[in-house]
Amino acid sequence: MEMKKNTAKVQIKQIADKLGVSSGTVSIVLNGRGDQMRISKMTQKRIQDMAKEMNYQPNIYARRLRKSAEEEAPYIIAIFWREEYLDDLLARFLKGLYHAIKNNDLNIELVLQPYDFGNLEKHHRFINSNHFNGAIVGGISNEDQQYLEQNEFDIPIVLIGRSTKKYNSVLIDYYDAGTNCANLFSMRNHKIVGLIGLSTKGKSVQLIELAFKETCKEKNILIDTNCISYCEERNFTSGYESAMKVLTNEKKPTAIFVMDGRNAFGVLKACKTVGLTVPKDIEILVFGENEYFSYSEPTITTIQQPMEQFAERSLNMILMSIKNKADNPMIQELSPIFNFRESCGGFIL
Amino acid sequence: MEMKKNTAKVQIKQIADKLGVSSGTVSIVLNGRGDQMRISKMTQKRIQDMAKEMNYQPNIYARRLRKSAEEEAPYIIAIFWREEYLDDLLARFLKGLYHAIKNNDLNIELVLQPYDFGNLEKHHRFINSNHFNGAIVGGISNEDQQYLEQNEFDIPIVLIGRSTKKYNSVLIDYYDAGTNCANLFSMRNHKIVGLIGLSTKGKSVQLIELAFKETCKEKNILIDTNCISYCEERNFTSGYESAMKVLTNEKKPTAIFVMDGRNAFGVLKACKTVGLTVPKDIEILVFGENEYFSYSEPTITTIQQPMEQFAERSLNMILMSIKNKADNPMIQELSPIFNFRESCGGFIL
DNA sequence: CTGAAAGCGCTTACAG
DNA sequence: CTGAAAGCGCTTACAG
Repeated sequence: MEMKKNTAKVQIKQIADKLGVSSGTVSIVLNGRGDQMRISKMTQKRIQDMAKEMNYQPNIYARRLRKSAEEEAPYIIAIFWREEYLDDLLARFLKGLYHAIKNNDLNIELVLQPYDFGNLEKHHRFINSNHFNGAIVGGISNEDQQYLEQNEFDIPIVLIGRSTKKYNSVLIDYYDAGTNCANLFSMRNHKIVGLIGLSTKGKSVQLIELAFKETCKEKNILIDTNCISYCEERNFTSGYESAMKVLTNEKKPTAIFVMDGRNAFGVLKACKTVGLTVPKDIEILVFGENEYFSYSEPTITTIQQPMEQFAERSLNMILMSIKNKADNPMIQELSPIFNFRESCGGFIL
Repeated sequence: MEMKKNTAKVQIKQIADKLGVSSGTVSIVLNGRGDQMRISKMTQKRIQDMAKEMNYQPNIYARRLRKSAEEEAPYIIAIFWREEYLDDLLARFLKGLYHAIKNNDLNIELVLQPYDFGNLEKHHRFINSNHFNGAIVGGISNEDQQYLEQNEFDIPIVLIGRSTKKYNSVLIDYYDAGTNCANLFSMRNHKIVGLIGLSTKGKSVQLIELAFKETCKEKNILIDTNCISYCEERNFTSGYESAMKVLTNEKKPTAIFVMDGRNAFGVLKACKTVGLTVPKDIEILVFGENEYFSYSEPTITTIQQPMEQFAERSLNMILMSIKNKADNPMIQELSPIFNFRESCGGFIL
């Protein structure tokens, strides 16, 4: 049997050939216009059966192309999103996108493309104008970033939470955020503090961490090496275990900076376990937001990225970039939001 | 100026015509193969400039179609998802889909289509084989369901959490779930119970509520009308307010069934406000799951839908349905999961 | 250095 | 009742 160049998929033409009818007839029948076009019942049946037998699947692209004279083609935007962040972070982002699309009555199709941290390049063949009009990329690792830097893409790309020379980005000033966290601890007179970090982290988390440490040093706040612990995973258990290490250190911290919201409740639990009351004995500050932080006991002080705004701005940026083919990458720096709650008081003025 | 039939969008042909070159040349230059094909720098520049000026956007469908001989077209699956459920419920569902796609090495493109509760029909022109190979629909209202029942669609549709005669569905037995919740309260010897419901609810929530009420009656458990309150919104505040109404009733309930997880912490807070300790004075059972329910104080007993399984099964169903064009709708009934935690003990055997 | 033609898979007037 | 042809927008051999 000879291999024809077309793929394994069955086309209308093949059905038509097998049945000795024209492809127009097949198309009409398969679209339910057989009666209307007065195709004989007999022919209709044969076509239906053959289509089923050959497992015919219409090519959506061909159909959409056919329609593109009547129906304006939407912009197709891919959202490449790190698998671990398929949580309320993504949900808030999607909500932001949906509202922006709806409020501005945009003709956009959102294609969701989760990827594994550090493996963005596995999607290489999709990140181009043969597949999408633009791409939003969230949660990249340093390797992913390197991959992006070292390649050329012919569609606008907006990075969420990463700054690069080459691409558009929407972010907060992570270094500044880290500095502010340390400043907060300084103004609240903490002398020994702890840090619960993440073992797999992107550039932005690294920046916060760096800034936090440097500023602590400047302000004469001690972060003992044993007061630093990195979570393997973004969950309660990992947060708990990391915090236990920090809390059982000789030099007891009076405040802890938790770098991922998903670890926060574990840290709180650890405090309780070793008999420390938050915030009386120890203050907790968390990077990352969750609706439950407003209702826990104690409620949790956070510094958060404005995801809904991120969504709106990144969509805007993609569209502007598509339209102008602007060459210089745009950068939108938004302000992080401090939510002062019970677990850590605010700045002392 | 005459209106041509093609849309406002600019095509390669128009650029070519304006410049007096062929569309092939334009295509080559725009795809960065100008040097390779030894198109004069001059021509390249003119083409680039004109494309920018005319704001040219390639038609993705045409490109994908062009490639479809080399590259197998993916199945395009739309996920119609109720806007209010763009939260961790969707996140868990997407995670499930991603893992199923990855583990089975499927060639599928996921298009996310949020919709407003009760307004699914606004997307009517997209729910067909001109746009997608199949659709997953989550969170429909009764009106949405009616809309679906009363129309014909030529692509397989899987409903999440709804059973109908006409469509595939993946769900749990909601009536049974409601019955079990009431049974649990009965076995734990509650005589007066409360219900915190939802004001905008789909069929499944209605079924749970109905079953819960009926079974309570059967088991001689009183649900005073004043012990029933419906939340306008799925959040803390709404849960708190509804619970306050129920808790200040004359006939004090000793257990409350909360029908949406997003209201749960508000209910807990209300208990605290009126001086009731959970579970000593009052037990709380929640429909809906969240990771924080395992860590709150008290931890919260829930009955949950297995979203990850929902995702996997629905994807499977769509694919089977696409392939077999199976006529009879398939129904996958999965078991809900009871998570017994502190807020309400388990069945007494 | 560039143009004309074929073809991706489909649907829809049009002709008979 | 059905077929042949045109065309959706694009890219790529092929020819010159």
